[in-house]
Amino acid sequence: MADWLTKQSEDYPRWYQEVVQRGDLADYAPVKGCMIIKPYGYSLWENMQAVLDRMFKETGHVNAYFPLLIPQEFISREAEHVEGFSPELAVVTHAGGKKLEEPYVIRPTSETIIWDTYKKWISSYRDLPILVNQWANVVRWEMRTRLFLRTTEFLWQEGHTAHATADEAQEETLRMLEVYRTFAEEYMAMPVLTGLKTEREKFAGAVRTYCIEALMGDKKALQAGTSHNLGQNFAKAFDVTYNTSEGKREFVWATSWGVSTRLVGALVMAHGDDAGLVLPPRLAPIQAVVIPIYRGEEEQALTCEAAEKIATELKDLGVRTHLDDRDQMRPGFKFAEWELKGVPLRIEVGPRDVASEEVRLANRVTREKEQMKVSELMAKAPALLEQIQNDVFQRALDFRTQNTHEVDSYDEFKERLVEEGGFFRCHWDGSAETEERIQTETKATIRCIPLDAPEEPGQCMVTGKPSKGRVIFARAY
RNA sequence: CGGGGCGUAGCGCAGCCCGGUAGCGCACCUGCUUUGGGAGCAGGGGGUCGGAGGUUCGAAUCCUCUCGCCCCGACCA
Repeated sequence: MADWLTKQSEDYPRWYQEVVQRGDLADYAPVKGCMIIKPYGYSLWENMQAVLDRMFKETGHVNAYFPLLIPQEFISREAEHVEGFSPELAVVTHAGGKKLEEPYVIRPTSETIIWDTYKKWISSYRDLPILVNQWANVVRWEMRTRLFLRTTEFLWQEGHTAHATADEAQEETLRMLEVYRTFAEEYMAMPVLTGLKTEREKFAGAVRTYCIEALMGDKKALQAGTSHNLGQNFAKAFDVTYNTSEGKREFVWATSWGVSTRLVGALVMAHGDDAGLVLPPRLAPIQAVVIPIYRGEEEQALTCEAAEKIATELKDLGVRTHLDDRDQMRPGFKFAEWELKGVPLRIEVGPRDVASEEVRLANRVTREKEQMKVSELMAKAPALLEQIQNDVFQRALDFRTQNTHEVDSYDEFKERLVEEGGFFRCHWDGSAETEERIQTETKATIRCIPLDAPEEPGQCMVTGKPSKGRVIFARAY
């Protein structure tokens, strides 16, 4: 295929880096671990935001905005929370030319400032539930960073809800997990496992953390979103109570849930191939690109006019269409460039096509070309994009199925983890010691305890102790 | 914080060992020819060689100090 792009099989991390940069998604910034999200990459994020925002609102949430700077003391209110986040805080110690009496931290997440606020908003059961989401940037000082997957500053949404009962909070936690699953599968065309995190992997300050977990093209796992049942941990830390209808005083129950610009990286690695990005039509900034092909000014005028007409008609059908009539580049260059950028459909319009009222249609996913009448294109285009959306999902699902292994012996696990990679469904005795041992020995972690897994008594592959069901192991990002 | 590597044109690199006043490819600009899978030729512009100090008649090159980045490991959406 393309020798101007590193092949996935040669060096997957390098392929990823090249695709992200040359595909105009993002670039490195002057500050370590930070990135510049370029217009094409940001447009992709905006499309994700638009869908998610709609889904949040359909489930009763409203948007608000809380501040970037948080009094340092807030972070230390909740024991697990402070322990989890302290190592990665950026702290503001000076401002206005003076040393601050009380330092501020740049939010790594907003639970603390939000629960400090909710204390003021909640006094009665009539004030509940509170269903707030915010779109924001956060900063976490990570040791190692990768574009989109782990950056020092990243963009995300964080939902923060307050409820009168434990059951309501649990319902909300699972409701939002389901929103994420739906979004990942129906819009990103990325199959995900839903499950519960182990104690070791859960959010610092949560009672339970649920996640959606996806498999990337290099057979490593990626946590793509999390939904936390926070119990009463933050209510107790910030003393948030309400009066029940019976006049009793109770602590409030909480959830939080988030997805970030990491999803852009997930999209790249879930679908990309050796020619570059493959974007699912529902999220692609450009769904179809029209390229006129000509020699000489006469043909240029002819084909550009036809191409523009086709582009306009497609736009009228609701297809996000771009006309690439740049005269400096030859068609071959443009083909490769739009393939690199993952545009699902390419429509070539040459003199022969204009004469016969046809186009040549190239499919980014199947990489097939088809000659058809312009009228046929118009009749088919929206359905074809949906077809591509399905094809992308099916391809990713097949890939995951092929790379999910059920293994009962630890020796086999260790061998196949290295040889094959992917998800491993194995029995585990439920102890943190065994979990840690496996991680130390194999670099694999428990990605989740799947929600839909059948009851299946068995024996832990390491200790032989009894296990209630299989959990998912993988090497992860 | 340990181990490895690198800072020379927008990007990728050579030059450094053996000091003599900076070069190659891509990109960029101009012109002509090209245009159905990353075009060709000709001409052109662009660099205080990461920074500071030192040695020397002379430093990208040698010496000292310093800053930054990348990769591999210990933390993580």
